[in-house]
Amino acid sequence: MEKVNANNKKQMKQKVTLKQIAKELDVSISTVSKALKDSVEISLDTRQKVKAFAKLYNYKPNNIALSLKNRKTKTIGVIIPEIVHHFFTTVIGGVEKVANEKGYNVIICSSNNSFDKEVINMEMLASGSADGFILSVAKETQLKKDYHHIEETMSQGMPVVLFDRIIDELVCDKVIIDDAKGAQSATNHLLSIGCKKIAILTTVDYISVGKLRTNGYLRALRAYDIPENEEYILKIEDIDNCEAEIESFLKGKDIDAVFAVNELFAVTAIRVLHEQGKRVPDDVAIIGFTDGILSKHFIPSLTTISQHGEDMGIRAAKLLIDKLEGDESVTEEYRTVIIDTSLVQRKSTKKTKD
Amino acid sequence: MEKVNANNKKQMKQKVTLKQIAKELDVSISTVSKALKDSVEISLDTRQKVKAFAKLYNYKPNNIALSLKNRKTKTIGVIIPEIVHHFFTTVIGGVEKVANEKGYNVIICSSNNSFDKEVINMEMLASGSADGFILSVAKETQLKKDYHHIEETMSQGMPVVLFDRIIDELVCDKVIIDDAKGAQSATNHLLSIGCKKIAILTTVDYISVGKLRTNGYLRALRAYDIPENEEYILKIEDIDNCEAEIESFLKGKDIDAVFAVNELFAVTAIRVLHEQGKRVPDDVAIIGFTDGILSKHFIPSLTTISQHGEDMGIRAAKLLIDKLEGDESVTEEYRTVIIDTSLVQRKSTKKTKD
DNA sequence: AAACCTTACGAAAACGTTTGCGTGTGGAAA
DNA sequence: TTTCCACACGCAAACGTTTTCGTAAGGTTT
Repeated sequence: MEKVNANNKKQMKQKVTLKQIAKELDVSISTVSKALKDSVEISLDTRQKVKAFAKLYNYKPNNIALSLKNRKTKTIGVIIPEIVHHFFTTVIGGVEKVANEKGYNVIICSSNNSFDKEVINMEMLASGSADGFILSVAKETQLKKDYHHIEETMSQGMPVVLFDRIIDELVCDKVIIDDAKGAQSATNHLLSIGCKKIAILTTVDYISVGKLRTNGYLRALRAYDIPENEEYILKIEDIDNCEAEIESFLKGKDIDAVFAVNELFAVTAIRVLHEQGKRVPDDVAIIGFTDGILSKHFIPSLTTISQHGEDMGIRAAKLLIDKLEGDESVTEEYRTVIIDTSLVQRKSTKKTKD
Repeated sequence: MEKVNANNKKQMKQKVTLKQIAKELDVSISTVSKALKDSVEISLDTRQKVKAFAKLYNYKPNNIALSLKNRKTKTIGVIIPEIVHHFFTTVIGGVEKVANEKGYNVIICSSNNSFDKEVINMEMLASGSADGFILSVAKETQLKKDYHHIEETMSQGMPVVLFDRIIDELVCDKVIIDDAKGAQSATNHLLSIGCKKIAILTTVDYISVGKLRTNGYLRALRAYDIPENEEYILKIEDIDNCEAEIESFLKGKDIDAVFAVNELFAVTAIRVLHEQGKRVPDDVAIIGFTDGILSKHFIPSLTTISQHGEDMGIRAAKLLIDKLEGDESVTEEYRTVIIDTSLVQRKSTKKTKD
């Protein structure tokens, strides 16, 4: 459905440049530039005239020209696997916060989990649009193990900060959570409230965070002398269609708790359990990972491991800006910041009172 | 927690420019430029040499220089009120899709619902970083009714496309849904399954979409000859703390349905109703607005009005790019695209069989 | 009157491109 | 031998800044 409006000829007030001001005031471009910067080289009289004129015509220096001249853009490129994703957007929120404070602009691109798009975005931003990168790599990139675009960018002197889905082999700043430790404490929580038969819903192994969380789960079990049981482990292949996998996995299985490595698996498990006539948390306790919208608002609300996405973004941005503005000493060392996770207790793991 | 890695001196392979290639090959800059473009002016021999060299050194033209020269950036600026928001990110997804197809870059900024930040972001992007804007205005801007930054941008010849939270007074392209109509069909659906005492959970009036949806609700009631009842209308002030408001509103109220103007209100209503001992959908039917994560995964899953965010983004991007690349005729007319909403039936309004 | 110093400004280069036009070289035609 | 024309390339301007350096005008010292 469309409506079309006729248009009254708008009078364009094209952007005014130094050159135009100079011509108008019959002085040179350099005089205008200096006057606007309050240089003592220029007489007070001229300064005032120029500034008044500039204000009147709403002069704003052209960023592109400045970028070209200064050889820096004051822009941070952020590339994430998915834009429609609560965790990543909270990270972006953190990045923006710091960036804006420090006078940086933020360009966000989504790789859509595609290796090719990640490369394209990176090259595009690297060729003049951004001074440095904050990046969480695409699934495909993790699978393919091809990091030439990232290495190339770094070798051109542009700092890169990896977060969440990082790449161990790459020598650069990183911001992560201790996924294994978070998973371990999630599992510990289930053990501590008396659960013994704990299933895990995780991802296939090439997703680094999935694998790490699985490891944490196993570690917790070992510490409790509970033998690893393949039957309690489901590695979900197709996230978009996880319900079917979870359903057949859970069918008739004798468990008293589920640890899900993300929100979606957690709530899907609850739904499936409901349909199978089990109650959460009374029959089966559920714990998730990532403290997003679903966890907060679901019924029952989800006990979960918070990754503190905003903090991650803040730390990542700080690391990057330090690199961008720092001297040699800062430029030459690489940090890995590990953000502490925390257990957020809600109703999906209500303590059983027996 | 931090780890510091010592760093083996990286050998920087600084970005190579036309000038460097020219010097290396002992030809002029223009020859290099033309050779790379396969100009017939240049001998085949030279062309091949230049291209080989450029490839070897991974030459990529500098975007900034190109932008300066061409006076366009091939970049779309998107400004949204919140980045951590499912609907807005789906819109961005749509924008990116079209933009990438057409060779445009996308810069996303969040105004955080602040008027000042909206102005700053806009001015920053307008001074050279973007060719045009896709914008959903901040709450504060709607309250303040100060649109000078948008008008100014437009008068400088940069096209602006408004979406979702638009401003009627502004003459520019717009992409919206018919909020009132969507709300009306939501209400109609409730009426059609036999509900008679329908409450609405909406926002305060200065939020344009909230007001429009309230109007739609009222229109639907009128069509059924149901008198407007103030007692059934709750205008929520503090979204972050809506639970308390909803709780006291719903307490002891005799209703058989709730229409919530967003997901959060809807699921909060369900939670409150649960606590008050009522069942959804058996005692009270619920319908929401915006088809997001919560609606899809909640138990019961939510019947809702889908706004088709991705489509909105696609249309907005197309409108903008048409303006950017179009000739006069296209530049001089403004369209308002109305995206059709649709009713997504799920379990929160299961048909009562009586 | 010559030498000097301020003051106030302009010229030009630089950032990395693209492109219209000018030009030197060589060979072919006259 | 002269004239002409392709051919292959370089020059320079332009985009909008910033900044270094040069310099004219005018006044102040000797």
